Amino acid sequence: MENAEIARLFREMAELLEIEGANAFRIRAYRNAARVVEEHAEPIADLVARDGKALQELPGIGADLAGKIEEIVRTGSLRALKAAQREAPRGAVELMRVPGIGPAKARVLAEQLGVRSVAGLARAAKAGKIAGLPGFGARSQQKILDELSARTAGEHRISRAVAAQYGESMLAHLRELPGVTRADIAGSFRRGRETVGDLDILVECTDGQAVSDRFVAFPEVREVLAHGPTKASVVLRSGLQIDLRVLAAASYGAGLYYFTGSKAHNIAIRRLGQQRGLKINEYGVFRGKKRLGGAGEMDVFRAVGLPFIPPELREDRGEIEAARRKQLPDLVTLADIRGDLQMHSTDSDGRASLDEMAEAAEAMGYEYIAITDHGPMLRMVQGLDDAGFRRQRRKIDRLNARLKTLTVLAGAEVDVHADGTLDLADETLAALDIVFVALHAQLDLPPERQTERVLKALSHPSVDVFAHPTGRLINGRRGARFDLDRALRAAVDHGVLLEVDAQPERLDLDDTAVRAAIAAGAHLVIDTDAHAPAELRFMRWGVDQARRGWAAKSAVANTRPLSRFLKLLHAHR
DNA sequence: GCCGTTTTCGGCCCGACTGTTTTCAGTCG
Repeated sequence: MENAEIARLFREMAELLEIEGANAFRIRAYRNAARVVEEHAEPIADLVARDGKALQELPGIGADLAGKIEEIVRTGSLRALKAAQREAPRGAVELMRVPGIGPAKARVLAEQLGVRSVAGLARAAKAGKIAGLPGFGARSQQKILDELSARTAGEHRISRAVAAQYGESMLAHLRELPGVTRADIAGSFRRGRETVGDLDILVECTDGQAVSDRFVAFPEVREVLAHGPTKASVVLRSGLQIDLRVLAAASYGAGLYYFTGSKAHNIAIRRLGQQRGLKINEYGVFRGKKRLGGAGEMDVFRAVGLPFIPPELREDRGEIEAARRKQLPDLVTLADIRGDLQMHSTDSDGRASLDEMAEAAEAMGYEYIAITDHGPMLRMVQGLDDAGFRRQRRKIDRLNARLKTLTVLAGAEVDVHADGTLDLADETLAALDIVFVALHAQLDLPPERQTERVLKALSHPSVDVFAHPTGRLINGRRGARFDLDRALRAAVDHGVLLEVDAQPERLDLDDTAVRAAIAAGAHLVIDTDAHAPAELRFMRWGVDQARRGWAAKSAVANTRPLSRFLKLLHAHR
């Protein structure tokens, strides 16, 4: 039983309760539980098996929800959910997935028109049956038609790297307007999330209408969803939604804080404020009518007696308690990174030569890099064989003699066979400066076999780094399933470092796994897996992901100077 | 449904825009 499946059942329960018109806080309890379960690094099912009381230690899980989790783990389903499904008008939950349709409207559509699906909704709207319903009119019918026709198959959250391009372009567009003194991307993007559903942009300006007008006039805009004097919302041709808020200087910090979220974090902070008799909203911190602050984000933290919490940690995953105890990690930054340890050259599937990659890395100011071309197993990319790595080593030696400030390490990204053995001879591996192992094929082995495969690979004496451990591709494939806890313990025992691969579609390990790795005592490396010089710039995405996993500079091996990095790397050899 | 150095009951974060309404419910973030 996957954590994600438990979360899915709780989310559906929340939706059904909304349609039913249940207590809003009860609904929130289910959504909160879904989030807590989903973000828990180890399988909740293991927790159930180990100790009946452990579930209730999780925040927001009381006796009732703990019982429901046990039921789901034991039986694979939830009776209360089945009952709620019988009660609710059929199809209403599906209708709620359409923007602009919430529980109340979904219920009316399902009950009064018998609409059972999004397809049925489209038919009803085309037939003009919706306009006369209570709460609906001609405009809302047209809006549904527009929404459905604009729908693209397989909608998903878009990658952080792509969102950055649109967002930064919109910021530049808004900053050209006179009177705009500040503009930032807030929301999940600012929290460093690997994908974003939409972008939230904040602008400081005294003339909100002018900002809003310019915002909706952005050339890429396909549709204007809202267009008010302080708030507007558009959809770009790419399908990306961008929301705008305009704030005065005195409120900018409170607004930036508020719209950075996460929602769960904000609620927890506002509750702290409430306990102190304060009201915290996007305009500032207030005691009664009196404004105590709001120009800077620190005004909010000061009001509730906490130090600054970096945006990447604002997920209500224990950061408030850690802040109270002054135990927040000193998060790694892009500037801390001294070397990039995974990249490819034309010797395997890279698009630039070894020399070109090295020169690009030197120009970026790195102290060291590693060239980690593929071994022979990945035939489609024509990897190097044992003799090929010996030849490459001689090329790297000549290159190092020529380079002024950069040291190039000779490495390899070696495939792990299904039985856990490696794809290069032991003598070849022993002669390299740094050895990455990775899973590229047979990612769908049963978890027990996959775990054995991983444990055997990590125990090989020459292995230094476990590259993109799960092999998942965001919006692509789910990645290998294995016992992460055992793999982390093995990595610590054998001194193997865990990679955060900075390719925007990988970002593997993910944030929760990073946090689990650090808790287990493992060290990380953040690297780009670059296949061309331009991809060396991906490092920022890997650093963001590591920060979301609470990675301090000290937890990331490639923040160390070369000599200390090598000492750590080879301590186990 | 959760939670408690104010509480085991009574709270639970807060506000803008839209469209359908004649003062506000629904939706969204």
